Amino acid sequence: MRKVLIVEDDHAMAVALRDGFVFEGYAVQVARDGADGLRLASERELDLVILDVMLPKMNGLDLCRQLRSGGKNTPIIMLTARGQEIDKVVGLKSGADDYVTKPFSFLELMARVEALLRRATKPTETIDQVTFGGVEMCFKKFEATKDGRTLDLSPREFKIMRYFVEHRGEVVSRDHLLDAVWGYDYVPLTRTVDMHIAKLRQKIEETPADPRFIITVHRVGYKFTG
Amino acid sequence: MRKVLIVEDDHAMAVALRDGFVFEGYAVQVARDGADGLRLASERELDLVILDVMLPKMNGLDLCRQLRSGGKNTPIIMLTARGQEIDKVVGLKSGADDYVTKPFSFLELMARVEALLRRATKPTETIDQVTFGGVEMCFKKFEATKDGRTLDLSPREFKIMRYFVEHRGEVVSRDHLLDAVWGYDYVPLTRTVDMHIAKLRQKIEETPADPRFIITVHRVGYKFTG
DNA sequence: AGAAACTTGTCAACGAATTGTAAAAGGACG
DNA sequence: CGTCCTTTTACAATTCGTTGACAAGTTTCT
Repeated sequence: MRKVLIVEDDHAMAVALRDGFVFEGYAVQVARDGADGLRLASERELDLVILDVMLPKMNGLDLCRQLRSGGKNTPIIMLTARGQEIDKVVGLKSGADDYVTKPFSFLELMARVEALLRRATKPTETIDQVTFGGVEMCFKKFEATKDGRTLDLSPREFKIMRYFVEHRGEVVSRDHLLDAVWGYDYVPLTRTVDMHIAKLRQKIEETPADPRFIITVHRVGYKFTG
Repeated sequence: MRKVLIVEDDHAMAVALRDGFVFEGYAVQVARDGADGLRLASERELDLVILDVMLPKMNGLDLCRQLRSGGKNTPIIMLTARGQEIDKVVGLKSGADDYVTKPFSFLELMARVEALLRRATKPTETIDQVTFGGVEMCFKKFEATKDGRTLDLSPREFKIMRYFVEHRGEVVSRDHLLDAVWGYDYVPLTRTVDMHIAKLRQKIEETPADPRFIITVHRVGYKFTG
């Protein structure tokens, strides 16, 4: 049975969510403020956290960050109010995996939840090609294009991208990347990773300084959002 | 109904795998040591073998090799423990088709299985002749011409070209080529491959120094673009 | 709020690993 | 024994990865 933690101070909303998830067969726990939420999320092994952005004691973004920098990888969906000037990128930068804008239907939320859990549980698949933005990549042929023009990626860049693509949405630490892309034997500095990320952004992002696909999660790592 | 043989001495693991495969609709048979595994795998027509590397009486790698040299082509997935210093190349060189590192989720294994069976069912097409640029080649007759004039290709060069043609567009590593063209037993240096590539380019390319058909992919291998 | 401490972005340059190529050494086979 | 094919060796040429330094951006502390 899947365990979900709901962090929400608005009582009516909390109850509605709880009932919904219980009905769907989840084991539910509710926290009323950010501090409580962080404590519970750190202590238990959860399958999912639903997180309101506006919370007493600690807001959702900070909670997210703290959890991530504590090494927790639990899938997180953030709830934001419309007009609450939190854009997607800010949410993602804090380490959340997806977000839903109030008001929303429970079905809508559930759809996101299912999608997220499917992604998170799915075994590592090998992916041979992807498309995102105007970029197309084929890892078998080591070919890539952006808006039709050829992209010149180095082998290491291909490997990094492949890892990202195969872990879409997850926050990947530099150490993880080093293990996966470079291997366990020889390891350069973690700064080398940053370097490659910068180069990749130059090549695949529209505005490398404000990236849309390769997001930095401060103190934790990077995350690819295809 | 697909027939799978599981060769695994750890009882708990064997049972888990058996149940999983039965649930997925496979006909399952279990062997507890390498010798038994080899006997069963040689006797029957199987669709798949799941093979632990560490086994009593005969380890997985040797079993693999024996089976292959006995002419059996059954798809094999090897199970290795992390840190068991078996790298991919060694595993694959012994004749396994894929390998999964413990611990793994059953879903993960299943994904590999599906992928492998998909691949194995659709055999690499054998191509007997090609035309590209002004070059014509017939692999059956071991004959080739360029712009009408006879091209003098050695047997090894024919084999390499054939492999390229049958994997048109894909990047093939030197190790891949060595396995495919030279075979698993005797293997020369990877530099030997470069040598042959250079010679091939001299013969088939218009400007060997700036090749159009056999492209170098730095740090990865070569790729043929017909 | 402001400053200090830390993390990340970016640039250019060095150096090590990879590849191209020619030529010598090794082997099979008549 | 000589020829043809393959493998090895050696060296030049190139590419790519890594690094260190500094700028810019975050977080934390006062």
